[in-house]
Amino acid sequence: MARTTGSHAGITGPKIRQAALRLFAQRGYAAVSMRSIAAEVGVQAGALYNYTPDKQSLLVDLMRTHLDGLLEAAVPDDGGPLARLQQFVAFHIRFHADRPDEVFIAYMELRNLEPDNFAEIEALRRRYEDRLEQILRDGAEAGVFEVADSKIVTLAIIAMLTGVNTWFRQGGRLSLEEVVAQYWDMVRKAVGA
Amino acid sequence: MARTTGSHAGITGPKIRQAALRLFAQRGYAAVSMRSIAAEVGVQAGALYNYTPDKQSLLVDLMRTHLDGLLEAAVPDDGGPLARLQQFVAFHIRFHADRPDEVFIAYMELRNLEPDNFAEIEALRRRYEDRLEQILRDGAEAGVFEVADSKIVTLAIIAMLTGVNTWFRQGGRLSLEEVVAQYWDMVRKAVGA
DNA sequence: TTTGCTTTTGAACGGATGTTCATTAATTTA
DNA sequence: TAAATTAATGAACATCCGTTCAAAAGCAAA
Repeated sequence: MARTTGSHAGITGPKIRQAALRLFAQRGYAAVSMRSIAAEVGVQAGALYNYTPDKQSLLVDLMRTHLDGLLEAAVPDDGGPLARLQQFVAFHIRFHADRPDEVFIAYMELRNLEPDNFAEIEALRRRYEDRLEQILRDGAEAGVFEVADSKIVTLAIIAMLTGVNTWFRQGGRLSLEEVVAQYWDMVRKAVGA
Repeated sequence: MARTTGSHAGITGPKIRQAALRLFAQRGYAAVSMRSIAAEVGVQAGALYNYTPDKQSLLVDLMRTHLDGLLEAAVPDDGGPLARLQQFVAFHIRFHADRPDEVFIAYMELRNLEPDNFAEIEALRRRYEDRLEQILRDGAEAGVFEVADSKIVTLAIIAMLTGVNTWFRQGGRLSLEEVVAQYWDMVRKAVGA
């Protein structure tokens, strides 16, 4: 038999990306075989190649989609530096908490990218970091923040915020909004505002 | 030929752990073959099994050694909460900056551990986190720190400090001691001291 | 120099890997 | 209903995987 009843092309593509996302995040890119992705979708391994040229492209697509979404989900960049920083912190925590698998992959699987792909993905991440750094610089210039080195503070804040994903679980001791409030408190103090 | 001139048992064991450390950190546990480790050491794959029962043990040993070293490299736990916090921050950054490969493995390869090994390694990490949390609690009790939730602040600080390893390079724009000073400034402010 | 121990080789094991492709079946178009 | 298109199968490919083990070679003690 080839091709089972009720199968549709428009469905298989997304299902493959979804399965790859889950498995890459859970076991790591190198530990996931094309056959295991296919099994999750309910299809033979060969069928995957109707939707992706190879395994690496599957990984790059997932990362690019995530980072594109991150950059597009624009925070309204208005108000004073303090308001903009608060919006950034809340947005970052909420956006990342909603997409733990994507975040995990985008951070952990960089070393599995071929050089060209790595450069592309890194550039996207850099654009995101630059937004926070701009807020910090504006705030320092306006005398609202005390930040000696905006690059360091940018990386420190992002590491801190992204770290939420390593422990936060919906339905745990704290609601997401409580977490947002606590982290905003720490960030606000850390930049001396 | 079997056994090449000038080879010593006392040397091969450490060389294997060193090669595994470098390769696991660079390519990830799942992407590293026993043959590639052996090649790095200059030996055939079979010889590795004189020094480790299997690949997984090699990974667990590296993690355990790292975390044991972290817990043993005791920071003098005296002085007031503020002094102890400062010591913790400086120690964490310096210790981790000196061992980027070990740190990378200990954080990134947890999912490749079998359940028993995972529990063991997690317990060690937890003991380290508890030390910071104790400092924060003591400081809050003494009225020196403003920390609403010591668990969250602990995780936030550790994520922030460990994040240094993702970008810091010796000989870069900033010396390690400048980095320590900047992070201490942020942490001190964040806990409201 | 011979004996015995330690260390390494190199081949072999069964199985898994990413990818290709002719074949076949389901669906869509005419 | 017939023809054309799309989507999936399943076998095959060369290669790599972790691990085992008898045989060989280096070394130390007698």
